[in-house]
Amino acid sequence: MKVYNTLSRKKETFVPLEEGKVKMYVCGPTVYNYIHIGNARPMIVFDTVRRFMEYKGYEVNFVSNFTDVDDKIIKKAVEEGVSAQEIAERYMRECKQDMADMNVKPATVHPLATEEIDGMLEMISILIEKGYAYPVKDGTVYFRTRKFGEYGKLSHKNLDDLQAGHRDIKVSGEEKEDSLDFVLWKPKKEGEPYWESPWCQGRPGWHIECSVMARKYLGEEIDIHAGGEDLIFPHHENEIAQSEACSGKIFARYWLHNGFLNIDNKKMSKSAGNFFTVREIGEKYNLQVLRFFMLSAHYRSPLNFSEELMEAAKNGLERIWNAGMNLKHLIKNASQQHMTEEETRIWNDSDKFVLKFETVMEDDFNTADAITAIFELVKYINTNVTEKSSSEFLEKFYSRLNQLCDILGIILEQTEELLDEEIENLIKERQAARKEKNFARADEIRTILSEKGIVLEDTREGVKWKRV
RNA sequence: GGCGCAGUAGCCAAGCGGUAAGGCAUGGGUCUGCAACACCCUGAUUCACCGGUUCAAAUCCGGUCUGCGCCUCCA
Repeated sequence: MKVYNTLSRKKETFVPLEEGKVKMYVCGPTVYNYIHIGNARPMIVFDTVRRFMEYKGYEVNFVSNFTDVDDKIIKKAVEEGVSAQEIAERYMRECKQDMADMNVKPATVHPLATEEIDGMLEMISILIEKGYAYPVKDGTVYFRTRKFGEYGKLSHKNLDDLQAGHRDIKVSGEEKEDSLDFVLWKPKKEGEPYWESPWCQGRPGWHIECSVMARKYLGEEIDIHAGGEDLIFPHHENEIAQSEACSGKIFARYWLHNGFLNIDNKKMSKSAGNFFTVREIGEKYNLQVLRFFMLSAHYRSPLNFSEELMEAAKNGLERIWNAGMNLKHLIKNASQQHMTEEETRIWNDSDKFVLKFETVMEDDFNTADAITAIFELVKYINTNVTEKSSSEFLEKFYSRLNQLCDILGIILEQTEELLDEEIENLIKERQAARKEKNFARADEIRTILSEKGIVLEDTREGVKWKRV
């Protein structure tokens, strides 16, 4: 398996630290509002990476945090006149709901920054002992960036260039030894949540959280660390500095970063205000469509979001769903049980689609090509399956399609919602009307059902219906 | 200014040295009472532009243009 590593800027063969196991950390959101669809991209993309690795037989320990203490959370709490904790808990709950709706699996562990303060205090103390950090008069603790010789290895930045860039920026906290030093611990302001520490009552800086949580739940050395590309600098660079200064070991072997989701070809962000929340999109579309849309491009490419693109994604997804529904329908009515020789030949021939799927996914998770393999399987199924097919043949194809979709987190299995008795009766009445060639009434009923979100399809094998 | 990424049919998007996948949309057909679904046919002599390397380039090298990102909280 090959993965593109931001550290080397090359695709590398993936070799886990421990055979058969993957230790993976993905930076999670700061919970001060509903997540937007930009936040959703790493969730969907790295959930897919995880699913594929599990499919390949790896045991994946997947850790993703929630940052539940932060300036923005506090600001929101002040605005609403409630506690920061209440804000964080609320949006964490909503975020988990959105993740479930996008079929993103819960992480093995979802640590919260506020529950890991002890570990942060410990790591900061070690860094101070080792000379990598220092407290100043007001109790702020800074990381001594220049002391960590490899600083810049992830973002490929030159310290002196960074320094030059900083000159124009008026930095507060002037007690820093060097403008590149970043905060590990900062003093509380009036009314803010705080924790006791040897330096002052205060709270942790953002970067230390992830270093501590990754170490606690995965160990000092992990396989994969992932997140949005904007986290490369300074967040991930700082994590590396903290973790490696502390442990003396390589923190993460592979660094994966997803490209941005844009709107009108511009970066979407909460601070810029040009964003859609996952919740908003969910009101208009099944979030499976969002997931499918995001996987239709390579994860490292920028992806532009628009209504037309969502419509196209919806149409494409429906093609896959239709193939699944058709198989289900045929299975119900199949008369033959076992595969014929010809069917066996056709079945064996379809191995090539699975092979293609695996091959492209093993090459840095090319989900766009993986979707192509699924489309090819769909066409193959549609052209080789008939009402005469055996149930064994149909079921094998169904489970094969289902398996590939599942790796991408696409749900093929439609939940069989029971029709209201009223609707069932309408379908029966329409069938009777059609028999009598009373098409006006038949169409009228179809319209009524359509308004209730039920779409009918008349096939040779009977009436199929689906909710839209 | 420093560091990067990208420019492939109407749209989306793979391919990254061996002669342009796939999807959406469009048009024509088969099926159907009509629809819908599905299937068949319909698409780039060409991959932003200009040079170069090579038997061979969308793919490598150099340059130009255009768009975008990071360098500051941000997925």
